[in-house]
Amino acid sequence: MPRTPEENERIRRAARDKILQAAMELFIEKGFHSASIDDVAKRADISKGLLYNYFKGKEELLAAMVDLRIEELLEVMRAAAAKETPAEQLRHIVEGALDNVRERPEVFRFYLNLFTCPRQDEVVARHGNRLLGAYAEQFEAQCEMFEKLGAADPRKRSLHFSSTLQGIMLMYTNYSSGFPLDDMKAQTIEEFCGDRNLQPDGS
Amino acid sequence: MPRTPEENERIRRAARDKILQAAMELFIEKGFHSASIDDVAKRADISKGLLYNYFKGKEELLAAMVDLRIEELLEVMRAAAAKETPAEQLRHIVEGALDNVRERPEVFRFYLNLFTCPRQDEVVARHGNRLLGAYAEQFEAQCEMFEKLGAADPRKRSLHFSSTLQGIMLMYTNYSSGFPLDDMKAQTIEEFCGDRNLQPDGS
DNA sequence: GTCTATATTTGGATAGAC
DNA sequence: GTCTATCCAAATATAGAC
Repeated sequence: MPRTPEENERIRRAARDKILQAAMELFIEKGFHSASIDDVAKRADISKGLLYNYFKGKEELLAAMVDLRIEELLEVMRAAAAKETPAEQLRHIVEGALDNVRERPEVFRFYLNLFTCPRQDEVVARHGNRLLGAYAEQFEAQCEMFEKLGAADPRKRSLHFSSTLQGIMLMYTNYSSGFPLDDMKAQTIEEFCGDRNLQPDGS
Repeated sequence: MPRTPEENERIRRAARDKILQAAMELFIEKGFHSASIDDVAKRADISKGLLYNYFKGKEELLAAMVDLRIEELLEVMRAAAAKETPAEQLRHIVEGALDNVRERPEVFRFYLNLFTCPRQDEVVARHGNRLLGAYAEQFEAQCEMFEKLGAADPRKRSLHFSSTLQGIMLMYTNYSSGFPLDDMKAQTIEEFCGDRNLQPDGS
């Protein structure tokens, strides 16, 4: 007896997920360029030919991966926005970012690598830019939080905040062993999620 | 009449430099993986075959490029060390780093990309790590500066300092248009090159 | 839907003439 | 020292059988 359309759809989804999962692992482990379609197929335990039945090619795998990441980012922002006060919202962002990098530094590393890519590496750059767009949106929301907090120049304050956060994540991924991540987190919260925003230079 | 050995040596150097120059440009423009040996030869205006007469392969080109960068780093540190007071030394580091990223953001971007590479991308990772080693040395010197400045926990302070600097450079390379680099520079100097080091949390 | 086999392309590297 | 021609390996992608 033939499978129902629903059953077929379910199988297709499962296969697609398995492939995407394998691709994500390998891209993170070996990098986008160094991981081959063959690697992905092997890890997903299917043939190379079948992979092309689900994804047009390597780029579409990357695209799907970035889509998921953007969704994750939006989710963090939604959760932050749900908090009552701007101070709590910012705190949520700090913790979301730093907890994430602690748990999966390679993931952060991968995406950082993605948008430090030369723009001429068109395939990669395209999706790095999509991700950057998501960050830009996040940034706007963040500015509003600083405004509500009463910062003198919310935009600048927000940039300072993001720089600090990015710097910490970057340093942590390189020096993970001796890096006092908790200390840094506490300092950052102390610096940006309190009433120091009211005094332009913090003195 | 035959060329003298000296003359030969001069020609060889010039050719080598031309090739290396071409390679650096292309690696920065297109990325290490995306730039081909053929591209490099074309840009240097020589044949592919000749290139192999000067460099064993693509990796050796990258190695030479990283060597130059490490030399640059050391030079900045030497210049900083030559200053009289630790405050001036740290200030020199901030200005060296931020002026450099302002002038050639693509270069910073390239090296950042280099050591955000997955370690399994062995060729690239190898040289990213060499560069990281140079940073580590720089970091030690920096710690001493904070110690002389009287910081309570020089090592932590130095990490905080580096995070901030790296974060600013990272943000600038992505948002160069609207990023207030001068403001950030001033704030960083204010924060780390003055007597605020004496008050652990700056309050 | 899935596999195997193969076509195609690209790019790193070498050989040998000049 | 320099070039052209060529080899070889890897990787993307497709064709066609089951």
